[in-house]
Amino acid sequence: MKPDSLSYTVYLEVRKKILSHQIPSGTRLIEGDWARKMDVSRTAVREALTRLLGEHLLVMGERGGYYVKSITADNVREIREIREILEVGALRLAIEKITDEEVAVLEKICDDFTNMVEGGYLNGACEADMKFHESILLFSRNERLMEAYHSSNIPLFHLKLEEVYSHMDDYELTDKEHRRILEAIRERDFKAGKKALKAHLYRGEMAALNME
Amino acid sequence: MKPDSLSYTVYLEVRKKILSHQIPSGTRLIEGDWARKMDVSRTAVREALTRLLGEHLLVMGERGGYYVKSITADNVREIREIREILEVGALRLAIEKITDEEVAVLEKICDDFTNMVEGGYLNGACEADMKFHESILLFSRNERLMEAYHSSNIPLFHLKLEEVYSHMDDYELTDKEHRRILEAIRERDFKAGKKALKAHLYRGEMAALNME
DNA sequence: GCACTAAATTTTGTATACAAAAATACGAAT
DNA sequence: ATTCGTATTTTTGTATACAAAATTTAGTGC
Repeated sequence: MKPDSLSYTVYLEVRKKILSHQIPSGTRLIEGDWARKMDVSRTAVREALTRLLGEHLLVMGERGGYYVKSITADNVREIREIREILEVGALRLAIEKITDEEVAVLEKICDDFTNMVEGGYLNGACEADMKFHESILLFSRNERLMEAYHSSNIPLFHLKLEEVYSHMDDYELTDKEHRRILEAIRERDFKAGKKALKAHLYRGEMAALNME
Repeated sequence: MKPDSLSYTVYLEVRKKILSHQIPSGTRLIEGDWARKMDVSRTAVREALTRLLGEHLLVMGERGGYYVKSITADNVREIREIREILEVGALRLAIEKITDEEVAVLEKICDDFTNMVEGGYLNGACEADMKFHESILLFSRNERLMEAYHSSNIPLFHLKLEEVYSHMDDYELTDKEHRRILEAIRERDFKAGKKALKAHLYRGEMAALNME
């Protein structure tokens, strides 16, 4: 599946739509429909869907058919658990390995978040939020850890939080918490960072659960 | 990809061969060759390979082509890092949630390991070794955590350890270490379990590195 | 109205065809 | 012998065809 292939185009498109909840979870994806919609052969669509199956974004129905994996209330717990495990793990590694330039990158992301919230760019702020967490993974310098993070549908869960940011309070809290984590990283203080990160994730789960 | 489909058959076959190192890492998989070998159409093979791509067992070459993901020396570090993160995380959850029956299952696996080593069934012992670790993941009751474990190619790395078990000492050490972890679980003592598990994994990495 | 069956339709699984791209083999020129 | 270019073969990406399976629709008797 080369980056310039039709299958890859379809793969990216469907993936994006799933991750951004433009396709509701539980939806059945009809190969033919997507082939028509994207004007490619069913073969190309099938290949894209099969890959997404491998990435656990889709599941097979009992009697065949691709369905968007649905998120149950139980999954919120699962995702918080694994998210904490992976992010705290990444934090430990990142604190060992991070350079001053990279700390500056994190700070920049925090600033971007602040500015976008002030400017009313809430989707942008949400992106900066995700980026903050993904950057910590990146700075842990462990390819597999990043893969695990992505293939755990964490980004999916994260985007759902858009809906959570109902009050301006939430944005301000997020901002404060990110900066607390950042400071711990700057000081190479794993214990403080772990504490701040866990509190941050815990609040996120609570916010997500309250709105179900 | 229904369980009775040809694609699924091919998927299972290729997957098994990769995980058991019957196909060396870095090998290019030619669609047509597998189609002939398994007597199915190239379409079915392609579908199987695409799924394995999604599962990160295969990667694409620069100019197309499916290759078995190779394990570099650097990966050994990466895998040990993520393995520790995931297994320690799973251990914490498992200790919270495990039932007495499940503790008994773990004990049975330890006994099986002992018996197979004594009987000279070294491959079987290796399987029991894997099973011990996977069971802890299972008892953590987090589907995504298990998925992350599997999609990090940890089982692949693990099987490579077959080669490591050169001396009978290694088996005895493994046995002792497993039982130490088991005891900690039985006592619901996370700190002791974590310590034993980390030591166990660390020794595993050392053994793996020595033989490169 | 409801349960059940049969027919019609949709959807999937698989094979095949073929052009484009990549890899390989071969030979000439230096 | 090495490098280059060209011809040949292999391999891939995509479309299409078609039978099998699943789903929907329609009709029937109750």
